Amino acid sequence: MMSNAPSISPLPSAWPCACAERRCGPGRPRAYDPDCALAALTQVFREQGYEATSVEDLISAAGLSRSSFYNAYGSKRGAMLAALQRWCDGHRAGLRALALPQDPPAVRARAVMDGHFDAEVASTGCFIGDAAAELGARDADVEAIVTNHRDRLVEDFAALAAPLVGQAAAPERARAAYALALGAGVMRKSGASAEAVEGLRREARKLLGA
Amino acid sequence: MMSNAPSISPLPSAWPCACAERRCGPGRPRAYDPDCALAALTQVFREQGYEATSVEDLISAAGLSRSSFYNAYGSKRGAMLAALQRWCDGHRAGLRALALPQDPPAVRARAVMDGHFDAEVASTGCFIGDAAAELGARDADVEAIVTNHRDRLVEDFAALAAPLVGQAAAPERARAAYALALGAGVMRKSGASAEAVEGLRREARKLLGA
DNA sequence: TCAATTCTGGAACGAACGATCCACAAAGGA
DNA sequence: TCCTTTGTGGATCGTTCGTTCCAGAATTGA
Repeated sequence: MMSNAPSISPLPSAWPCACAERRCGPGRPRAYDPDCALAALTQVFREQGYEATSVEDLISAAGLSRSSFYNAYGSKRGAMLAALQRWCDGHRAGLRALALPQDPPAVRARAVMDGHFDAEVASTGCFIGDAAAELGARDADVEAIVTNHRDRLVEDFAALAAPLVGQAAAPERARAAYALALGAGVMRKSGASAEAVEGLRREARKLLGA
Repeated sequence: MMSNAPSISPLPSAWPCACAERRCGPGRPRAYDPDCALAALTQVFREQGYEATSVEDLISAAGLSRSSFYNAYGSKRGAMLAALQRWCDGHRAGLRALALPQDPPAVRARAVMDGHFDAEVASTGCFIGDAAAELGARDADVEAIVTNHRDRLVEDFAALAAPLVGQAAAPERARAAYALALGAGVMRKSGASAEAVEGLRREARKLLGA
């Protein structure tokens, strides 16, 4: 089962971290781990949404100074875009890892759909879905990230569903499963019961033929 | 086909409006139509979301003075709650009018599902869905309105689907159709094509057996 | 005509917002 | 050592936020 948090360094680690850090050129070294900081920013945006989050919230959660924050992201909006992009990449990488080549098609489709569903109905809600609802119509860059992420995921779903529901029906079924999971995330965030969500998961699986 | 706007006084009308206005007690009469004003507030909230909308936006769109606004709604949040409640009532009333008693079950289910879907994928997005995504987890009153609206709609859908998919399967199918339409609204708002949305509509109908 | 009541227009409030700026700290290269 | 470069801490900027307040306008009942 996919964890609620993005699969890339979900927890802040001690700094300096294990990974080899570039130690070239002159200049004072950063006092923070860029990826851990972005993970912290992501969490705040997920919990509060974009507009309701202040820069103060962000820098205190990530342990950054104002200067470091603006030096790294340029603006609050820049931080949001970076967080969104990072989350999309991590989410898709996590799903790819769930599709084991040796498994039969139905098992693979089910594993991936379940993983996606878990992320959508996580306690903090679906980052992409919430961002799309709040900013999708007003920010072209957000829309581009969201659209690209969705299109690629739907393609993956369709490829998994093709051997199960037929090549012709797969794209529409894949899109429907994606929409269903998206709606489930919104419902979960606004009070739907866990049992109701599990029923939605069953229907999403059925749409993919898994 | 259901219009994009709520079915109750979607357009601002001249004031004083045709309806008989209470003319009792002393005091200066209102200079605005309360329902037209609330309709204007609703539109602004739908277009911009809650946090991104300022009180200045609201009063200029509705033609209210600050005093009248705070006198009527108490706060920005109060206006949001009033707008949400009004929209829910109007939406359900509109859907009820689409279910003609003389039509066979499949036609009625299809008409209602189509009407609901139209509202969800309207150009301004789904008011309830966006509110749930933005505020559902942070505002108990918003969550109550959203949850109540959703539960009642799902009940209606289940009643329509029962003769088509069986009494046992109807509730889960109804919930899935609701979630699918909700996701379709988010997708539409963030760049999904009209053809993709029509595919989702077909799948939503199928879930209800219509 | 004159209180009593209700609503309006607009100024003003303190707080919070996103963003900028600058002096200083910490590193490498010469 | 000293210059260059990069990052940090914190004060501060002007703006916008949601909200309050009050003098005056508009109405009813006496």
